[in-house]
Amino acid sequence: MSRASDRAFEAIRSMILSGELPAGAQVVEEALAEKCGVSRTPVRDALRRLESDLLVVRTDTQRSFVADWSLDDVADAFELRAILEAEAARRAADQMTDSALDRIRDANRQIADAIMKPAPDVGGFLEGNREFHAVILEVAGSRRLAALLGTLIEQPVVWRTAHHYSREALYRSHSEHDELIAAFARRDGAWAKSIMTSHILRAYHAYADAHGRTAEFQQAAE
Amino acid sequence: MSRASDRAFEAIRSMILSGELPAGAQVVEEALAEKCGVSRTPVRDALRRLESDLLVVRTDTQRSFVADWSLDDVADAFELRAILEAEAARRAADQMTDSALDRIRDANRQIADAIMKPAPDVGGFLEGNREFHAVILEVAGSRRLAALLGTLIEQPVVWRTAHHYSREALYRSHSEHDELIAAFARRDGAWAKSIMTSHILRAYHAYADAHGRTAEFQQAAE
DNA sequence: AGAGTGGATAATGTATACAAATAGCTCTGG
DNA sequence: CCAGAGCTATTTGTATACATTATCCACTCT
Repeated sequence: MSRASDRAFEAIRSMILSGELPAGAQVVEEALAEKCGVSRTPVRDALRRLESDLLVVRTDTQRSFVADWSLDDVADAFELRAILEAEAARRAADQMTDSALDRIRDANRQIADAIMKPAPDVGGFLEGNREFHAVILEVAGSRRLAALLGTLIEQPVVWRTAHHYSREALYRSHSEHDELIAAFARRDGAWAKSIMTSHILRAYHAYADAHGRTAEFQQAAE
Repeated sequence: MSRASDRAFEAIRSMILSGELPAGAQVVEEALAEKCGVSRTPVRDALRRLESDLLVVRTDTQRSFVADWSLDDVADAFELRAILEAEAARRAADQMTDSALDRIRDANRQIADAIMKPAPDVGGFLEGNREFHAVILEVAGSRRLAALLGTLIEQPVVWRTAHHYSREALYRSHSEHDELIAAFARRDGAWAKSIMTSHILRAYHAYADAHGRTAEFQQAAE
């Protein structure tokens, strides 16, 4: 898909992520088309993709709504992500190459740099983090696993999580990456898998601590 | 998506499954549209879905081809399926209800009936098997897990496998289902998970035994 | 007054025409 | 005979108009 379709996808996605399209709101093809400056055709395309990412849900009668992410949903996504990323880490450890290991180290160095700035550079952290996990997935070498994980990561939640991390939490994440690197260097799949599981689940609890009470509070307020 | 789009999806899918569209063949929207008796619009829709199921792959320049399933690919799909179905079984065991348990038992009874006929009723077996796993997934209660598994099951390979099962292999599958039922009846998630893992991996090896040599042979012949 | 029906309204599904991009071929120059 | 440039034909992307389907509201009939 080229220009218009991709633009629509990104635009709608960011509207959802930013909250401009709130959870539960109906998404209407024509309205989005106008807002994105394209016709309905690419918008339909984009909606299908967003739907397969579960950012948008459709009723049995084909109307689309912004998915609402309850805390349970988020927990579910993190749990599944933990399972699949752990599998990716296990496979990656078994097939790790020296050059890939270097790239992983570089990514974690970038993360360290981002953290150590006077004001932590969250954008740099996220980019390094993305690269770190991407290389692992690449070394794992399964299109299918990559496709499955694609629908679980970069969700609204994940996107927002890091912005609420304290410097300490960012640093803990970096340390866990270092442990992963050690496991990869030794080609120890079981170790890598275990660390990755912990890494993702810890990230979930960091999210839950920051957002869980908020979510409960919001529910109670309704 | 309604009639035309679904029809196109099913039609193209079955062309791929049946081999009418061989692995590696280019799929052209207009040709399919004509063959399905619909316009390109619903065909495009269908291709997107098939692509997300990895039955169709696209080049960087947006042309689509029938994915080719090497034995490694198949092994990969089965492995991932084993991981996710095992997770589903674990969750289902923890939340099992008596009525769902009855439905699972019914499904396995249907399987038994299909096997015991003079000539094994493969269609009945497949239907019972589908229902068996569907109820488990339903009880597991995760849209997301269901979505992930949706792209892994009912692949060409899975579809064809049962047709090569001996009566003995069919019976073994049925027995494993009985063990799963026992684990569900005791709400033992760890047990259910373990059985399910074995169940799927055994199915893979049954497939590999039947098709692996063939695939090797075909490669050698080329 | 309440339930059900009918029609108006709004949203999605489909077809078709046209635009853009790509691949494959031919023809030329070395 | 090979390499490369340019053209043609094929294929996909986008826009738009129309068809179909669902929702909502008002109105009627009991």
